[in-house]
Amino acid sequence: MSRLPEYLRALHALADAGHETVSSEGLANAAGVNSAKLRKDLSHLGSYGTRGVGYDVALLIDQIESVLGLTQCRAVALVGVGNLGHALAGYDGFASRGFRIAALLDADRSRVGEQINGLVVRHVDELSRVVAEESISIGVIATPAPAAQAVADELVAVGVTSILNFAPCVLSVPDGVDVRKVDLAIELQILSFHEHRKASLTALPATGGPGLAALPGGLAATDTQEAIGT
Amino acid sequence: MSRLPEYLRALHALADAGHETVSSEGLANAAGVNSAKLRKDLSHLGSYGTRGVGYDVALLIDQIESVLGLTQCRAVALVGVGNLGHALAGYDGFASRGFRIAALLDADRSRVGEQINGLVVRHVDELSRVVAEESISIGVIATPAPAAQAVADELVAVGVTSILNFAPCVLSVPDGVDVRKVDLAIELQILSFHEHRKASLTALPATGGPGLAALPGGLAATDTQEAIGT
DNA sequence: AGGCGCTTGTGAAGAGGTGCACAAATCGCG
DNA sequence: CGCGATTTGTGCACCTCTTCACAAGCGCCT
Ligand SMILES: NC(=O)c1ccc[n+]([C@@H]2O[C@H](COP(=O)([O-])OP(=O)(O)OC[C@H]3O[C@@H](n4cnc5c(N)ncnc54)[C@H](O)[C@@H]3O)[C@@H](O)[C@H]2O)c1
Ligand SMILES: NC(=O)c1ccc[n+]([C@@H]2O[C@H](COP(=O)([O-])OP(=O)(O)OC[C@H]3O[C@@H](n4cnc5c(N)ncnc54)[C@H](O)[C@@H]3O)[C@@H](O)[C@H]2O)c1
Repeated sequence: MSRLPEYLRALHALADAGHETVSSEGLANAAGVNSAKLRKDLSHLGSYGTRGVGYDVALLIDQIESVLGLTQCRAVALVGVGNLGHALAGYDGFASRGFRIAALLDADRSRVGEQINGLVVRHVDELSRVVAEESISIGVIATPAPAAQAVADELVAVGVTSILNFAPCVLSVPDGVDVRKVDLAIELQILSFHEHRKASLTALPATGGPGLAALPGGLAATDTQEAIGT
Repeated sequence: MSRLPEYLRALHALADAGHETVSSEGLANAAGVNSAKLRKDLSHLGSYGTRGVGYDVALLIDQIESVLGLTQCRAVALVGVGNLGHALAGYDGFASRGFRIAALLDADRSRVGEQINGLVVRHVDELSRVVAEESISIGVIATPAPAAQAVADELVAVGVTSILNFAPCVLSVPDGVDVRKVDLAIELQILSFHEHRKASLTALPATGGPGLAALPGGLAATDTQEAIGT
């Protein structure tokens, strides 16, 4: 489930706050989900709660980290050390979440050799060697969109089977390779859609615009993420 | 639907490539979705295709932009001009997607006054004035997690009803305010989960680990995003 | 030791998304 | 003008995910 990482983050926060155990209700609040959904999720990985008490925070953290394969740090290769790549490379919050940026790669030779956060930028030609040396298991693409597919192909060719893509384009990869995409413009556009919907609802309860604003079919807000009330 | 922005991006790419019309199959391929799903999505906003021909690219772009409320540029305020904030502020790809970063705000007075991409960083105390001056409709939070809730409260207080949150925490907001979260560590952890699953499947067809790797319930890959084959 | 309150785990119902398959519609061409 | 090729729009079945509601289990207090 894609909610496990969210639970994990909430559990770490609870552990830091000194909680030994947590009820499904408490953890659900901290993670922003329904408590029944959370219990069902946790039951899928083998039910480690105690009725009447709740879940042992430390034990549950171990459980989830084991399921997610975070028992040891995973090495990540970052391809494209530009605007966004610099921010990612300079971010120190990945280590506590189980990841280590182990390599920085770029095609621009004028960037090669630059040091960021103690890591030196290497040329993308060295990808194969770097992946082997550092046991890279995940590749992050932060290049412009036109280069993203080529970079993905190279990553796949050297054996990387998980890719996080920041370029606004769809990647074609063979079966067995997982790709996740982060497109900030899409997130903004979804918010814009909600803004637009809210504006036309408050301003025009009946169809009042030039005919296009009010949708006939309904088109309710059917996104993945949701906001919870106060 | 949250897929509309993806369609829009694919349509712009097709328009740049000179296509006048596109079939549902072609657009579905470019957007990485099923063609039936795409047709059903488009039919929800009023069916503007011609049978036997396909969809008019320019018309469909106008349609989707109208639905998303992108007919005019939306002004965005970015709060927290640190590591990540700099990358976002320096990114010029938002303008072509319908957004304009109209304000940079930070609590650190030593950052106030700094210029990025022609924009001056202002103190977060000026949030109220800036939001009114620039007709801000969306707020982006790129502060550390402990400050995110306070910033969100301030944004809501000055009338912002859509928030994009990069801090790894859940935000509580009143009803009517939309929040979307981007957590890169969560994306990496989902990839890690798939890596872990692939590894245990290839190495141990039957239960062979210390009992925790192989999940009893099944726990198939049930994420939002998916990879398509070549 | 027994009862009581609290919490988990889960069955079942409901809702919504997905994809197939096909009828309806349009264009181009003879 | 008529026909075939092509593509849209959609009814329908399937399936997953979500949520409610409640029995079973556990600890604590008396
Ligand atoms: N900067 C942001 O805030 C932001 C926001 C949303 C999306 N994005 C996307 O992220 C990607 C990167 O954005 P950016 O602002 O960092 O761009 P950028 O131009 O600053 O950096 C791109 C880097 O990739 C390198 N590169 C180009 N081709 C390469 C190749 N074939 N192999 C390896 N490296 C290569 C370039 O040398 C450059 O250093 C883009 O696709 C952009 O659309 C960025
Ligand atoms: N940098 C990354 O690549 C990256 C990756 C994933 C997540 N994040 C998250 O993004 C957020 C920002 O990361 P960063 O690396 O830019 O951190 P950063 O420390 O470099 O920048 C944070 C900025 O926010 C400002 N700030 C702090 N409190 C504020 C307040 N109350 N109001 C306004 N501004 C305030 C600080 O002055 C600073 O300039 C963090 O929550 C981080 O976890 C960053």
